[in-house]
Amino acid sequence: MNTLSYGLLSLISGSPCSGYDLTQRIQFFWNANHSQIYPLLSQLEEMGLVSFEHVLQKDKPDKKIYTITEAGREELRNWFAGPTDPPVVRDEFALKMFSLWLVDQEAVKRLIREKAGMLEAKLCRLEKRTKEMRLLQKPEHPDFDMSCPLFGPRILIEKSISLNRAELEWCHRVLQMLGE
Amino acid sequence: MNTLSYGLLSLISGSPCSGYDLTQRIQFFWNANHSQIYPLLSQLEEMGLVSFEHVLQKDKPDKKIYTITEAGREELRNWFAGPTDPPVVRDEFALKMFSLWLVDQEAVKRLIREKAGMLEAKLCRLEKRTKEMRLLQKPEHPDFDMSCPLFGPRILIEKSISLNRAELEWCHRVLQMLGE
DNA sequence: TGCTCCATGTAATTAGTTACATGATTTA
DNA sequence: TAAATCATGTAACTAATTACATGGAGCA
Repeated sequence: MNTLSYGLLSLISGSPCSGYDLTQRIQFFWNANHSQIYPLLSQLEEMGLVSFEHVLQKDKPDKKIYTITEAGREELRNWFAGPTDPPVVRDEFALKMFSLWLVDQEAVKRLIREKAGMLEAKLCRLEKRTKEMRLLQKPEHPDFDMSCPLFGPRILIEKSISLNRAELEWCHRVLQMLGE
Repeated sequence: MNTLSYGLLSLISGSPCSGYDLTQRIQFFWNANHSQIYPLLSQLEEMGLVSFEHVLQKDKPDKKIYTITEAGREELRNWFAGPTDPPVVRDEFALKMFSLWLVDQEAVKRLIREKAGMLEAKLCRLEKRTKEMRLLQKPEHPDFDMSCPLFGPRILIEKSISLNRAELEWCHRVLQMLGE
């Protein structure tokens, strides 16, 4: 079983969802296409780590809702305690930084401004998500209650916001160096 | 030609280097193994974007030093002006966050402390690199001179330092929530 | 009329990892 | 004496991307 399989299990553990839901939600932390996810879900089901229920919809295609089993929870606990691979990054923007000195200043500014724009857009989406989460938050669970399935997603979003802000500030610093 | 090929070209543009050097230097921004890099370098050479020189060494294996050609620089300028793919991330640590609520608090603390340790070690390496770069910096190039081949690498390291610090602060905040 | 969203699946291709292969020198 | 560093390459395998395939609803 590969890391993506554990990741899918992990997302399902928080709330039952369809393959389509997973493709949307996992992309922030693990780039994966639906063509990879659907076969893995079938495997997880064959292994008895998840079970699914056909949900018939009118006006929309039918879907399968996957739920974690007790065997799946046990598998997750083992994975959690095991070693964690360092994050894999492939960043074209970073690679472009090495040829800065070959291109004119305007092209560099365009690149950084475009990056800053992306980061701003992402920050907006993240702050929107934060607000949505506050509404979902039940009053019986305090902010620091780890046993709530929303605790993980919440601190992950906070992490993304911090990192995106730091990166945006860096963009502004660089643009200033280039006389903006 | 794929993104990694452009990345290799980009690194070579700053200073001529061997395949081995590239495997060491590119890993911070683009995960790649030597088994991927050596064949791509041969391709770049066949296409006339780089040229190489055999360097015989005593006490060490011989090596090939690759240098960018004018055609290579032209190729880089085109790549630079074109669209930039968003960074690809595959982060096992982030995936583990979704199953926090299933495991005991001690296991969570272990995971976050381990992450914090990794970040601290990386920050040390980055700050060491910053010092090394200051020594390489020639006095005729001011800090904000983009036409110096070291400008790109320098601002990239500054970016990494900012992001790693933000992530480390996040770890401390989470550990505090968990009563550290 | 064409596009996006919803929803699932498979096939073909490309990219990436792990393993195999060699070998001298230095460090723990 | 075992492991790490330097240095390059290929082969086998696994993972990931792109393309193929279907189809109704809602929007511009």
